[in-house]
Amino acid sequence: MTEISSDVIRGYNDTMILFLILEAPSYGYEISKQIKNLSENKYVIKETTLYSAFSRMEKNGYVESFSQEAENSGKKRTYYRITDSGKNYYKEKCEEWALTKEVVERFIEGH
Amino acid sequence: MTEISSDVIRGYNDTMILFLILEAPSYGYEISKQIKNLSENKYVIKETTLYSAFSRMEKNGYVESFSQEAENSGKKRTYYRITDSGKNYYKEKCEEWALTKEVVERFIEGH
DNA sequence: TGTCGTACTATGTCTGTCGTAGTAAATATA
DNA sequence: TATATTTACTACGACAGACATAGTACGACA
Repeated sequence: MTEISSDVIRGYNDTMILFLILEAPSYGYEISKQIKNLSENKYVIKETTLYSAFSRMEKNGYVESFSQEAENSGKKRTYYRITDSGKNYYKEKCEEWALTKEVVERFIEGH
Repeated sequence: MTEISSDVIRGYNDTMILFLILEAPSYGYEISKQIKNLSENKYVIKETTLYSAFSRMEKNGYVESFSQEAENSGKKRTYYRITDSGKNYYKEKCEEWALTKEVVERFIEGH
């Protein structure tokens, strides 16, 4: 079965991550599991890719991080919250996706 | 208006190029114009990106090059012809596109 | 006690794209 | 006829994002 290579999805890693924190903040490990589940195992983001995306997006002002202890244990996690700027960026990426889809499909057999 | 960034389309440059030589060989300058036209100016491939894609794909056996003079003038052009391996690669990319589309849309608002 | 799952950080490499620049012949324009 | 533009590339170095690899550390479980 065909697998999704990182080169074809690389433009959407940020978008996927932002989508998952639109409603509530989350953290790396959780996000990575959700991407795997939502994609039905078709795409698994690499840890280093994920964490470097977070720090890049924080630098760009799309997310903010804060440290918080897990509910049950006293273990600390780094949570990320989407900013207004991040929400705008996400929306732009959604529009760009629509455009990209339209363009790419003209070069795909059977369209 | 949103523009298509190279990061989101980067996984499909090879696919677009191969699509344009499926029926008959072509050359760099022509391909670049066709991509621009077929995409209705939404995507313009950079010259360096295009030519390096050609040489990479030749190295990988997806295309073969040959030199030929232009019909009217005596000017030489480097034409590229798709190989059987290139056709397979193109087909795989089409399947991968279907999968990618399905996955990405789960992370896009309004889907 | 040791393994597994959780939750990361650090570092260096690789690949594809891009910016810049240059070459050179053919064609269009003045 | 001189000049500008279009055509058709090549060379080179920089950069960003993804990746492999490795390591840390804590908790749960057997």
